[in-house]
Amino acid sequence: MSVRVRFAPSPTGFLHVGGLRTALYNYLFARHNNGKLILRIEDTDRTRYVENSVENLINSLSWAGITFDEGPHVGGNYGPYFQSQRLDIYQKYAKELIESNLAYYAFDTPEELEQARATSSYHNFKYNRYIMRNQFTLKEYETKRLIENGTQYVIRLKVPENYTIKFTDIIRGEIVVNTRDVDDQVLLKSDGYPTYHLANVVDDHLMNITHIIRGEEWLPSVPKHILLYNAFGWEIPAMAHLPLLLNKDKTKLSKRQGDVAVEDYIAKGYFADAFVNFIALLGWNPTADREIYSIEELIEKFRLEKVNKSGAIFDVVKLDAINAKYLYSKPVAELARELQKWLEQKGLHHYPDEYLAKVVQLLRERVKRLPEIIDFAPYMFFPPNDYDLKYFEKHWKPETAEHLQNLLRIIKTTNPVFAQTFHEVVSNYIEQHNTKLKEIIHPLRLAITGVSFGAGMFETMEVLGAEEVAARLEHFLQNILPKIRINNENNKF
RNA sequence: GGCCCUAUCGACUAAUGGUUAGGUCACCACUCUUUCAAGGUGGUAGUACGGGUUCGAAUCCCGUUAGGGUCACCA
Repeated sequence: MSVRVRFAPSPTGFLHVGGLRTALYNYLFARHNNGKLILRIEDTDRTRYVENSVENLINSLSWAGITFDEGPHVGGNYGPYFQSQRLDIYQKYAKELIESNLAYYAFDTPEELEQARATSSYHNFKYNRYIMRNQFTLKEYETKRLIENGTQYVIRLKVPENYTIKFTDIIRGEIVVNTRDVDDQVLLKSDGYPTYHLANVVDDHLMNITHIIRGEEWLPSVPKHILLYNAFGWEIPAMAHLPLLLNKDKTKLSKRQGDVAVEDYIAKGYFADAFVNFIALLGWNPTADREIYSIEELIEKFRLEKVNKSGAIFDVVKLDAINAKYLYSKPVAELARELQKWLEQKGLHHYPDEYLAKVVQLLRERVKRLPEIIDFAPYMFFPPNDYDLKYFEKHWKPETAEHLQNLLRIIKTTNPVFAQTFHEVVSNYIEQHNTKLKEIIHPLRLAITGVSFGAGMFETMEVLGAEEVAARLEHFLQNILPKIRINNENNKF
């Protein structure tokens, strides 16, 4: 039988990075086995539905390169792929369960349930079918009449009272649970919608899902699902419960401690392939001798049995390191085009591709993310507004202004083009004037970039061009320097 | 609290009974140097604890501890 797996998010917001990891492992497993990957939208809670979230989900997934063989956006033979469009199916199966005496009607109101919870020991509530209002405590004609009168009801699973359930998880091995710890789960809600448990089991069966790969938080409800499969007489798919993604303090990854939406990382300028690479390594490792893997390699090497059992901390530092490696190895032309988009987002326009390519080449090894270049070296895109005063104090000497003045004149007349020619100009100058490179290069950097850090100074000058370099030097000497001097007289300098 | 899951350097992980417990990120030092990085070289650092089983245990079993998940007409 060919492999069919699914990613089944609920449309309650944005794609969580944990969700992306689940989707990714499903994707890797499907592709590795030449199987199919299905997207199914579990929108059975009308109160939590968020507008546009399906679109968002699909956007984030496709950004990551995760493609589906079936789903609401691509079609398929097992649709509809929105659970909200399959209500009649779930209702039919719920009724079937009632008829075979494996489920029952219950008429308790939310208030009654709340009260029952309040009176039972706080954390230990379990639905007691012999006390509450349902088919066990009502006469048959009473049940009938309540339904005929249109009284709201739910359908609950009749869980056997003392029965041991065993199942095997591909990642965790055999797990044993006694049904005395399993609640009579609501299968069909009073609004006619199914709960996750019913819809999930029914759809996984109807859609021929062979392997269920999902987060560990579902592990405790597997016994309910086993009971359902058995009740229907269906074959149980293979199951793999993935370890959770964690915060730094080892709690379940949450909004409070950082970004959890995939789109946050898109907005920060992480590369899709780098992000996927990083996410894939949270809970699994193909060879352990390195950290950079192409998606093809991930697909080729993926083994569900090799997935770890314990949760993995989502560490942005590692993400940054991986992203930086991708940044360093991607074609410069491609990066230049992308940088253009980031600049435009900030209202900066009209930089030739060749110019941006040079900027990228010069600065990419100094940052972790592509758009970070703009913040790291704004002077590549417009003249500096501020000048680092500490840097000035450290390197400025009484004779410095004269040196820069002279160099400005030389640059204007010789018009150097390459880093090497800029270098020669300065070298010749320091030789003639009996000074040192150090004495010149830092003031030059300050006047041209305003800051104390950056790429090689001569390379930077090459990219900016002699004309721009001269203009900045001139501006600094004429307009900025006098102000700094006035300010410093009060201080001591 | 009940039930379930988990436990290797700070982090991600490798080693599925025999290794000086390996790699990557981070960190530290040195180097390179024109600042900041990157690179190169080296280094610190781990099998939670206690019992078993075994010639031999990170690995198998039991217990303890710690962490997590879950206990809705949410998914």
